Amino acid sequence: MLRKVLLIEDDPVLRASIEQTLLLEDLEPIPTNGFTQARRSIRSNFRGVILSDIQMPDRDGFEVLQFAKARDADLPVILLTGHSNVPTAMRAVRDGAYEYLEKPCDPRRLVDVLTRALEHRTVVLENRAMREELDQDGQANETGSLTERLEAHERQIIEHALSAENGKVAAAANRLGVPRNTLYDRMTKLQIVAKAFRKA
Amino acid sequence: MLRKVLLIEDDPVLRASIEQTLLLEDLEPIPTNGFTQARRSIRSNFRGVILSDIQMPDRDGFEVLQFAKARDADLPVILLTGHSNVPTAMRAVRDGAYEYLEKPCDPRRLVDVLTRALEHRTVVLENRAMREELDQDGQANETGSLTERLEAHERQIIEHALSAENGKVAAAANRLGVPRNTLYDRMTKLQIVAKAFRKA
DNA sequence: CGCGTTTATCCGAAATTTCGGACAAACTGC
DNA sequence: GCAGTTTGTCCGAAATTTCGGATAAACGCG
Repeated sequence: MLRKVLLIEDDPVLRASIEQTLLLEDLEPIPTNGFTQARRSIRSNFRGVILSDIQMPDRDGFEVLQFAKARDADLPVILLTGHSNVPTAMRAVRDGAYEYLEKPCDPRRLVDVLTRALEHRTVVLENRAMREELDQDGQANETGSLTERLEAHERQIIEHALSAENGKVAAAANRLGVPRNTLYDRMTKLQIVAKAFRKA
Repeated sequence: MLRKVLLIEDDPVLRASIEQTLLLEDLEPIPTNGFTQARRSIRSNFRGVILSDIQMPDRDGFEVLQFAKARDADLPVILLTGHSNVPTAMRAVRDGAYEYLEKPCDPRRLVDVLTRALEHRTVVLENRAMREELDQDGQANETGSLTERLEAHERQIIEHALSAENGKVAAAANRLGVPRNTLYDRMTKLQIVAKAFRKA
């Protein structure tokens, strides 16, 4: 489960307060004072969620939201506002905010929302990783001649064994249940170099 | 994206009202009048989320919540209550409710919450499906000797080609870019019978 | 039925792969 | 630094695979 919360809040006092709340709940806040400071962390593979104030000196929370959604539509952004305001809340929802909270808000409520957002972010990222893995296998599985496909698969297996054994050919051969010389023969044919699989 | 919402509400008027709200938002409500009626739909592979009233004659919303969480911890349950009540809300959160809403609630708010819950449910189920698929490949991919694994893969490829060509060996051989006789040789060695891949 | 096509097998020669043995070079650890 | 291990390469014989050709049986269809 992910734990990072990119916290964007210009008021140092409130920022420290929220940070404390999150730390107590075993989350990992990344405190920033505004859009500029937070910007570099907002990426499509950010392993966490965003918690941003709306009213801020440089850029407001909606710009954060817009920026984040452009980088990754599935990156949850939770917005905080000082005074409740119905049209503002509506705009937040319309723009894709994950949740909209009024300050001061119940810490339990805040943590609850953040937890759900983190959970969601976790499965979305897992999802992407798995999809990529599946796509790889799937694609490689349909094209080319029989021998080409088998060679590709053989290469995969051998390379996997090699990296699992830190590039030791004899150990990999043992793991794969073939004589060492045979593995060398196959590696020569497939143009695999053992050195490329050493960690150190 | 999933759209089903298992609606549990004993008051017929309110039930119909919520149903209308959901229909207007292109969701698929499944209206029920209580735990008993809803029970059979609550399964670990339910392709939707649950929206339940708390106060009800037979079993209350917390029993629904408990039952649902037992069947599937990742099945979102949204609870509705008539009169706001802090300890009740706390209990809902503690028991793993996805969200806690007070009646009467803003339809937009309701739809917003349901949409997020459905989104979450969607990725969780996708996740499971992919995990299963990966596990299958993964398991078969890690065990046995090199030659065994290659033979297994070769068998997969040949069988796939055969069924794609309705068990015609010559056509399959052509598709796989190998001479017909070679494919027969391989099939003999792998003990594959072409007849088994004819549709008719 | 009769004819063309496809399947399933067998043969055998050429090509490839397997794998034990051998050996110098590189690496390891004490 | 040096003894023991491991690597990377070469050899060569045995085993296996490839693949064209041939053929009988089975199939498909007008």
